[in-house]
Amino acid sequence: MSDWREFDQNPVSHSAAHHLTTIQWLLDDQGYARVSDVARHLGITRGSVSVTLKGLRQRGLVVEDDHKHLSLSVEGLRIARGIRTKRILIQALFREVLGVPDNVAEQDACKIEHLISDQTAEAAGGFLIGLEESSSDPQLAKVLQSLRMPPAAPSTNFPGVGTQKLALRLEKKDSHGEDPSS
Amino acid sequence: MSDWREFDQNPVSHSAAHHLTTIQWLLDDQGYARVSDVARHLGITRGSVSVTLKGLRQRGLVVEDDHKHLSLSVEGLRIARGIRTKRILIQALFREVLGVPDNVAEQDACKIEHLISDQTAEAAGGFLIGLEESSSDPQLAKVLQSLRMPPAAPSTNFPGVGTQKLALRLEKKDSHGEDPSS
DNA sequence: TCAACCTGTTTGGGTTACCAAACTCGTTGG
DNA sequence: CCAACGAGTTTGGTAACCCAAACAGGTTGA
Repeated sequence: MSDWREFDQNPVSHSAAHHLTTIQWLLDDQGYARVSDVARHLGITRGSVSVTLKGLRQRGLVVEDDHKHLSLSVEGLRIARGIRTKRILIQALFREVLGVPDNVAEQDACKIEHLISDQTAEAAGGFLIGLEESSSDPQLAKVLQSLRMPPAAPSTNFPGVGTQKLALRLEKKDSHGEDPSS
Repeated sequence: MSDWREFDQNPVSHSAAHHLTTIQWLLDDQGYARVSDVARHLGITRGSVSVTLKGLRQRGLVVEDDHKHLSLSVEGLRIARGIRTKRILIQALFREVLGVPDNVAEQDACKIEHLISDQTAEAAGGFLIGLEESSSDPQLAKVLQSLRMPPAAPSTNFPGVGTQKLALRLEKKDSHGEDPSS
């Protein structure tokens, strides 16, 4: 089993992920990105952004031109695009497949975007592509619809009875007394 | 859009989540749980566990009996079970539905177990239950199989061409110039 | 011109969560 | 009997984060 502390040994932290994706978003949106813009966008102080970006500059992920305008290095852009793509895929997976309301899917995706492995994200992408390709199949649509969360059940307590039973079944199947410390 | 810092404003932190689930696991496994057991299990020092558990005791999540044996309060147990259930459900979702290898699914599930909303976890549970119930349907099985990640493609770069294209499509559909700061 | 304003940086503080190391305490084997 | 050991705690250090506040520079409008 894997070390549970892999949690915070990711390429970039949650904070760094948002700094990077924000810079890119600002560039796309308004053509430039400065410390103040990033701070406003993230809802934190300029001082915090200044310090964080100093680190990201030293790590070669963020570049600052002679006019204090920020942009991403090739590596920074690669990371930002990866995280952004993961967020979009996870959000779509939760929304399209599980039937979770979009705003909830978005919140969840935002929290986990930088933690999901490439492999799982790619698998989610593949699944969604397949879904899209066979969206014309009424049989599939019907089946999937029946699996999705009923839109009128957002407030049920977690875990519901059926869900809890399923989890217990899965746990037994899966665990032969091993260590869940992962 | 939601505040991106909801990240660390969860009922319990990643660390606390693991302390709680570890205590319960030790109780189930060996009938008791002490600070040293938790420390060994998590791979951190006794001092760290001692300090963390002091906080969890003050928050009323962990109880210590007169023999320094740890257990969870009702609330602590509720939280621990919730997190454990979420991990199992997410792991199963990634494994059964997306076709991700079990160890990868486990790692990912471990990282995000304490971040996923109740609603999404419940939806995952509902989806898996539906899947289980219709597992006898050969048509469904075939369709799902076709959507799953090919087992022989674990090492492709992320994001793959198709995945990236999908993400771009999703992004456009979804965003009408809004703010991805979630 | 120069005060007001915006920008970016630095500094001191607070939180969480880890470590190493020193310390206490109870049990236990020679 | 007591040295040695394991268990638990405390303490000082580190590293990310965040904040507020003070500062330094550049623009700009009156």
